Amino acid sequence: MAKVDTSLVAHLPLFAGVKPEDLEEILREARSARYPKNTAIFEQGADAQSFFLLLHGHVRAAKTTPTGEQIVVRYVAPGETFGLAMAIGAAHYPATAMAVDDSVVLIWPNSAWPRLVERFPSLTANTLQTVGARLQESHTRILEMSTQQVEQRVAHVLLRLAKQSGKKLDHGIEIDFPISRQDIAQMTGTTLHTVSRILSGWESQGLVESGRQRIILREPHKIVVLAERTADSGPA
Amino acid sequence: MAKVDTSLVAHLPLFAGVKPEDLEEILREARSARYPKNTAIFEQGADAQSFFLLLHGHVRAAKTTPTGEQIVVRYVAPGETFGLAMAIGAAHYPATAMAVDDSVVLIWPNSAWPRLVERFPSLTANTLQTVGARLQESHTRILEMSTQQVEQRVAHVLLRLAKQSGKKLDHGIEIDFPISRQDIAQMTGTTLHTVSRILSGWESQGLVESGRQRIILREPHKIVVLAERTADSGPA
DNA sequence: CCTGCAATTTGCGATAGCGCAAAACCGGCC
DNA sequence: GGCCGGTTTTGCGCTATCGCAAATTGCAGG
Repeated sequence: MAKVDTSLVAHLPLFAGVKPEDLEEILREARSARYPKNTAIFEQGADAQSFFLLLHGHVRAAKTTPTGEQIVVRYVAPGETFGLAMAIGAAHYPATAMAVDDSVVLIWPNSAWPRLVERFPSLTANTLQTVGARLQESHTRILEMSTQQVEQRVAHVLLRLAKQSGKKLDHGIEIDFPISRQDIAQMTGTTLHTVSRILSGWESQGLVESGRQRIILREPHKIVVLAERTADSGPA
Repeated sequence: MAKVDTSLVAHLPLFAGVKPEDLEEILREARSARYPKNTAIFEQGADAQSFFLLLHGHVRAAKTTPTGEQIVVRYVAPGETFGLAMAIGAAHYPATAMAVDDSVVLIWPNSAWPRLVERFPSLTANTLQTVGARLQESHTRILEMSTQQVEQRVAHVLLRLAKQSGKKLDHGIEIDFPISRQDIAQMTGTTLHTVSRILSGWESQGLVESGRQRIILREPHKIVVLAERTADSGPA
């Protein structure tokens, strides 16, 4: 197993308040693994046996209904944890995690969690903070779905993705992993058709440039305006 | 200040793993307060100075947009905590908490939290579990908003409220606190008009009986069927 | 008992967005 | 270099749901 340099992860929120020498002990309990693009890391409903920290790449967490519809819960960026079923007291993974790019993750067996939190209580506290932050994001998303129209929601999602995983270009910001119209639809509660129409419209106005699983925000500022525009406050 | 009997709260999830003699110490740091119906406990955006445990009554947590629209984040039932901004690392309350019935709460100053969690690590762990559970509920709600029509969503919400705070009647289940059509609309992402139409329809079929801020599920089982019905699987 | 207000009901257009279908497109793989 | 499959685009009718307006109801307080 490849050894992970503590300096690469020491600054992560998860390890805030953990002494460097202790960090090594924590990492010793983990193994690392590589998941090629488009492979599943775990499936919704499966026994939760491990929890994960993403080192490189991008992971999509998605939830499926009994009838097969999906929503994207979130995209995991490097440095973030996922699959924390154990910590929050769930026996099964509530979503499916899929690498959308070649990805490298650290994997701890759930059995290590009780021992780790006993020795390093700040792990629980840090996890509580990140789960709390995710809860707030969820509430924001619900608020948006309840009060905004599709175009605004798409604008918000793209801006959020750009902030989280945007690559700065000479002129604009590119979302740094493959993402389809369908994915965006599943993040905004609409259909890929509607997303496609919206992006086409924006493209013809020069706001974005996009192609197959690829989106560049060319005029982020104008998209912010769109995102904040109220339903009725449109142009003359 | 009234003294709170430890036996009343010892069984709550928050205190799982806390020894009865320690519980007394925890409770000593809290004060209790009574909020009459329709009074605010804290306001969205205010400095988070305390966290709360509901003893009696019911509390509505709601989030407001800059433009004034609201959504109901959740209804707090007795025994549940709320206003945990501090624990999840927020400086301000992300929502407004309002007593919808005469309510009694325990209040801890945020300043007590660090000391308490240090002495009783299971408090953090327990809180992480409940926050995690709420996160999952949020995701379920997002999934429903994305994939179901309004009628199904209303059905799900009523069933959830009935399970959480339902009073069993001879024939049916009554939701045990005042709740308006508007409130239900704000939980399902629709308008009070649409909720009213749906409930009227159900009432004429004998599924529910309802009035001013009052709802009784007369045929819970049939409502379950409605909740699970797919958009296209309607009657002939 | 009466009055006033908030909650609820209901009717009636208007429409955002869906759903279906078909075509065009793009990239990777052989 | 050409083929194949997944992705994207776009047209078109449809409808669930909204938004507005007006009538109605029921509770609470005086």
